Amino acid sequence: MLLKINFKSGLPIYLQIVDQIKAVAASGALRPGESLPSIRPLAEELHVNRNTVAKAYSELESLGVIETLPGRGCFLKENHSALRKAVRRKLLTDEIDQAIVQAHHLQVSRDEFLKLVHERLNALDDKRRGHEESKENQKNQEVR
Amino acid sequence: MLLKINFKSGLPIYLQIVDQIKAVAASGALRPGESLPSIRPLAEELHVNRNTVAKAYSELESLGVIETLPGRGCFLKENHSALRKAVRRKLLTDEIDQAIVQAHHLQVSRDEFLKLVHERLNALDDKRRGHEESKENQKNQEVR
Amino acid sequence: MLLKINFKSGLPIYLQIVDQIKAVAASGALRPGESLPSIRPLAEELHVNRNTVAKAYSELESLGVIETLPGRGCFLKENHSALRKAVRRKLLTDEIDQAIVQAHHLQVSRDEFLKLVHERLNALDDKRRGHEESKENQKNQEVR
Amino acid sequence: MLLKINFKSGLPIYLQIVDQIKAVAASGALRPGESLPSIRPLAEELHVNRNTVAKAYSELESLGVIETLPGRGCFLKENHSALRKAVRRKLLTDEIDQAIVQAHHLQVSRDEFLKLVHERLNALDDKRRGHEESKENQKNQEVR
DNA sequence: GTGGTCTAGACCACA
DNA sequence: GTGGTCTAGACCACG
Repeated sequence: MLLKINFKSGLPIYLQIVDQIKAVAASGALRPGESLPSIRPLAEELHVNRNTVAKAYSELESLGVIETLPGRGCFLKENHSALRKAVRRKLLTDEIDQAIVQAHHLQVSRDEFLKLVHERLNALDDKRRGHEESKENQKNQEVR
Repeated sequence: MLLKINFKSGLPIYLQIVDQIKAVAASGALRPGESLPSIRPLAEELHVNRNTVAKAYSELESLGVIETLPGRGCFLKENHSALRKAVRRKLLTDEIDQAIVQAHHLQVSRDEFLKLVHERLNALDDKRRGHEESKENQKNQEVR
Repeated sequence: MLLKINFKSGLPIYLQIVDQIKAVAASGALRPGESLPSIRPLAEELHVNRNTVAKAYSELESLGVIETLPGRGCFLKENHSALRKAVRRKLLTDEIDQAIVQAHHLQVSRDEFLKLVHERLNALDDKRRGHEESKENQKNQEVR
Repeated sequence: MLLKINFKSGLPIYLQIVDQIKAVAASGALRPGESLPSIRPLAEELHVNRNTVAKAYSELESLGVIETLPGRGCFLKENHSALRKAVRRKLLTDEIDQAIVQAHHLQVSRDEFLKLVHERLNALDDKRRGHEESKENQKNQEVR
């Protein structure tokens, strides 16, 4: 798994890890039941303290995204996102508003903005399909 | 100027203010020499402590983006080239991607997502018009 | 309030603080509604990091012993110890067992042990009464 | 030897073992040259990992309290003066005070507390007798 | 000034 | 090797 930390963004490192792992899970690049990188090696790879990764994982666990078995490792859960519908909608609305405000600040028109949204939806969809295919290929190779 | 604070994003509030004002300045929506909202009303509008807004402005001043004239207010400084279109587009794309990933994670379908985007565009448009009207009213009151 | 930390005991510092404040509260030396020492000065007095004291206070809050009002301070709660009876009994049993095992290890006989228990009950009772009297005196002095 | 671990006390388990074995040695209940329980059964009895008991023994060895003869077991070393009576009494008093303070905090009355003390004395006596009997049985089996 | 959070290093328990 | 905890320093939001 390839994560990228921006040390200057001001967004806490542990939240950057949380967001990116949520994204990886959402995109299908990591399947339910699969194991996440262990805390210590990941911390080393990201040039970050062990505890920072641990905090990200603990946050993900309390969000119901992963499951952690002490002494064994951390694993992606099956039924994540058991949040109530209203709460989920609020979370998403906040993200959308932020993008719209950014567009407004940058003087991007409503039409340009919508065009860009469709473009990104397609781009990210393609990426997700790519992941699924590569997993299929792995499976097929193992079968042979 | 329409600013939006996300209290749960983890990004320090004063940095959210800094970023958004930088974006407004970068886009050319605010011209050099024009005045920024003063601290007390802005703090009230954003439901944030005055110290926090003051910290954002002081940060912007030390970055050379604005200039504070004690007793008179804060003004956008001269030397600010608007960002190139590609860079602005990248900033916006990042925000959009984040919203899309959140939607995936929350298992919101593409159609629901687009519906929500339109909804928010309208909602925020209304809000902005509300602001402008109230400003108009203020002006009219001052005129009397 | 006078607290004493043993840096070599192996018992986490924050728990030593928790235990001693519980003892102070239990003994009547601190009354419900009264304020505890602020985190920063207490940390300095004990030669301990601010966070260590903060962790102790946060533990005490989650135990329902104190109440913390951000920006104002920490205060002893009225109805602390709302633990279920079975849980309380278990906690106490553990403490008693520890004392009995210590007596056994030190080859103190059952009768000697019981004599010592009565002695300490009386000693600590006297101490508590002392606190209450000194508070009464304070009140009376204020009244005059 | 009867050891009791308190898993919630915050004191590291290996230190609880160290302290209690030091107490047994200090009281003279275990004589120089006598053997300590071996690691594996003790770990099982205490519901603790073998590594943890091993760490306690290794700590005791480096303190010079015991001696490990690989393949043969662990033995109490010679040079150990029993503690003076006053010191032993102080150690015990501390434990008793802690239990009394806990009782105060949990709003357990003096009579309830004393009742509980007697109850635990009997309970732990029974347990110890149980241990001794099972040892007797083992001996008898060995004799056969 | 108040309490709260993020990052980091060292140590603990366990497989 | 795994994850978890305690202590500490620096920064944040708020009154």
